Order: sequence, then C-alpha cells, then structure tokens
Amino acid sequence: MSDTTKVPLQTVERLSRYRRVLADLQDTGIESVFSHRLADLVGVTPAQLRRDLSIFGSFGNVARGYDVATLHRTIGRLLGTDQVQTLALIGMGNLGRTLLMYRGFEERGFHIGPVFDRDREKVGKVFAGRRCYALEELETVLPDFSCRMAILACGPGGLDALTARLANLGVAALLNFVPQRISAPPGVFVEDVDLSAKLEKLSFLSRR
Amino acid sequence: MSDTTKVPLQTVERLSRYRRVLADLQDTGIESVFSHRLADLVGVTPAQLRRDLSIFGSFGNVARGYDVATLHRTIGRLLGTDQVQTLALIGMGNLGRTLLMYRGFEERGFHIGPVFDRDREKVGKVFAGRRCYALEELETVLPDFSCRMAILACGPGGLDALTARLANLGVAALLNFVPQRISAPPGVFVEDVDLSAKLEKLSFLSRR
DNA sequence: CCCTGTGAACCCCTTCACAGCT
DNA sequence: AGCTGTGAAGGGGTTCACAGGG
Repeated sequence: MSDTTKVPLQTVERLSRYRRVLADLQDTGIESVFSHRLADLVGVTPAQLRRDLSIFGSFGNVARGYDVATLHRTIGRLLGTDQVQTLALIGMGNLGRTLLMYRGFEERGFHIGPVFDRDREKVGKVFAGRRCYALEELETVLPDFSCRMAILACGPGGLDALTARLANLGVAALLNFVPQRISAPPGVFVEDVDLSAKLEKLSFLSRR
Repeated sequence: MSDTTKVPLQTVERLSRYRRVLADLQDTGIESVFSHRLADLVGVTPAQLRRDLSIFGSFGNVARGYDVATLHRTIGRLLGTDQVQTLALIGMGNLGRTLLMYRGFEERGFHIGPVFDRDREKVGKVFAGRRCYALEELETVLPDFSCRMAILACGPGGLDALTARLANLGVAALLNFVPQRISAPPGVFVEDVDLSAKLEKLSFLSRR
C-alpha cells in the first residue's frame, strides 16, 4: 500500500496540514491522538484523515490512536521534507526579497540558496546574506547547490527559455509567481501562485 | 442556466484564467476565438471551456466562436470585477508592504484602501500613500471604505477575534496568509495562501 | 464541414458503515 | 465500548460524443 503513483493530489495537500498540526501537538507534549481529535484540529472529517493515511500504510493503534512523533516523522519522510532542501530563487524584486526574508520556509525544511536576477543593477548586491547572481551564470552556479526546486519571482520575459534551462540543470519543480501559463518541460512540476485569481474567486463567492 | 449556487469551485478558478487570456487577446486586436484556440492558450480542453461557460449561459456563435470583448466583459461581471473593489489590508510587515506595492491587484480591479497594524511603531506611518491605522480603529475607519474583502498578512495572535470583528463590519471574504486554520464566521469565505504547503506538494511530486 | 452546447458516461475523491481488534 | 482500516456507495467534476445549426 505504498509507492504506486495513485495518491490523490488533494491527499498530498492535506498531508502538509496534518504535519503542521502534529508539530504543534508535539510541542505541547501530547504523545498520541485519535483520528477524531486530529481531524478536528485540522478541519477535516475523521474518515478523510484515516483514508488519507491508509494510502501510505497503517500507522494507527486501536488503543492509543496515532503516535504523534512517529506520524510527524513519517509524513515528513513522505513529503521529502525530513531533510533540508535547497531552493533557487529567480527574481530579486519586492516579492523575491520578501520571500527571502520569510522565516516560514526554513521552519519547514526549505532553504533558499542561490538567488538570481536579470537586472544588472541587482547583480552583485547582497540580499539577506546571499550575493545575487546574473541569470547568465545559472549554468555555472546552480550545480554547486544541487537544487531540485526553484521559485520564479521574476518578470514574464523569456520564461519558457528560463524554465527549459532550469529543467536542463535538474530542477524538477517550480513555484511560479509569474502570472502567465508556463509550458513546463516534461517531468517538471509547476505550482502557480495567483493572488489575483484567489481574490476573483472570493469576489465571486461573496456575491450572494 | 445562471444563478443557482451550483457552480463548481474549479470552474470559478478557471474563469480567472479565461479572463486573463481574453484580455491579452483583446490587447492584440483579436475579435473572436473558437473554443479550441482559447482552450489551448489557457491550458484546458475545449470541452472543459465550453462546459464552464455553458453553466452561465450561451455566449458562443457557431460561425465565429466567442466574441473576445463581450466574453471578457461577461466574465468580469460574473466574477464581480467589472468595477473596482476596495480591500482592507491587515499587517504591515514585509509581506503586507510587498502586497501594497504589487501592481497586479489594481490591474485586475482590486484596490487596497485602508491598512492596519497592531504594532504601535507602524501606526501613523505612511506606506505607498496610505496612512497606517491601529487595529483598534477598525470599527471607526473601515465603514468609510465599505470593504467587502480583506487581506490578512498579520501575525497569528488573536486571529479569531479579528475575523469576528471584520465579519461584523461586513467583510465577507478573507485572503489569508497566516499559516493557521481560521474558524471563519458563517457567511465568510476564506482563501488560504500557504506557500510552504505548495513547496511540500512539489517536494512530494518531484520524488519519483 | 466544423463549430457550440449538452446529455450521458466516466473517473476520481469523499463519505458511509462495518469488520476486526483491543 | 470504542478505535482503526477499508470495501462499497455516493457525489462532483471532467470527458466523450453527438445533436443542432450555419
């Protein structure tokens, strides 16, 4: 019951939420939880929680429920966040600099390593301890960091070429803030962050 | 075929993407498109596009496809972004200031009006032309702007009380950047932005 | 022809409900 | 008695495929 690719996408998204709540429980010294309680804290149904976990195995115990520390570690392993991963960040505008200063990433096992910008003015400057590289240096700099993921916080110009170069360098996942459809090279996963779209959704929903 | 509440959530999310592409087409002077072409540009199947639109009515024409300008306007009306909406922004940290400077919101019909912070040091300062109010002033300041939506870019402390106060003031939708589950008052819609969760999803997916 | 709009089939995910166990 | 894990049922969204029309 484990590593087929038959894991619902939404289950993966919920794993993050489970892990976060489990971390809180662990901090408060709670050693075990029943599905009912954990589901309540996360905001899902107990059946959903048990189903999600059952996709990966049997972690529960009828008498005590789930062991908090063990389950936390297990989900971390599933997500691949049990060890620190280094990300590349492209674009040192307002957004890029904000992301660089955001502490939440480090807390969850993500470390921003090399940062890049196309703008000559930014290249060579230091942001939060990182020297900014020119985009042209991608091929020479990136291999030293062995990044499997990158954050795109740059302008829309030449995006397709950029993603192709990143893919060539072994980057298999992109967190994309550029409001434009990315034609991802095969094998590269893209998650879009489109705040305007979220506002539009809220605008629609709150009209009735 | 119109205003029942039976609109799939994911259809709503795709409306944003249709609208963005239609805006681009309009800028380049194209007057009409067939579902096949529009769907290609957006990155969905033609059947999906037609199904999505058919939920709201019949906008197409067998001979010419869809009229770009009309459809653009229609989707804008559906989303409620055909007129500018004013948002409140809570939290003037790095994130809040970045959001304030982001041009993308204005382009899509969202205007950030009043900004608030709990921190006494920030209150009274001016950010991008807006004077920052204290959180205590919420009840006196917010009614002047008649905001139906708010952006939460503050710390996690006292979130439940804050959302309750916002709800009382008529705020029916929240774009939430705080990594914590919000127990939304009834009738209030919440969209969470959790970048770490997106990275964890990417981490999971790119491991095979 | 080749388009749109749409019933119907399909598929994926959620929920129910219970067997098995402690 | 009350829990987990899971077949089976149910529901929601996508895709198929075609009727209808220029």
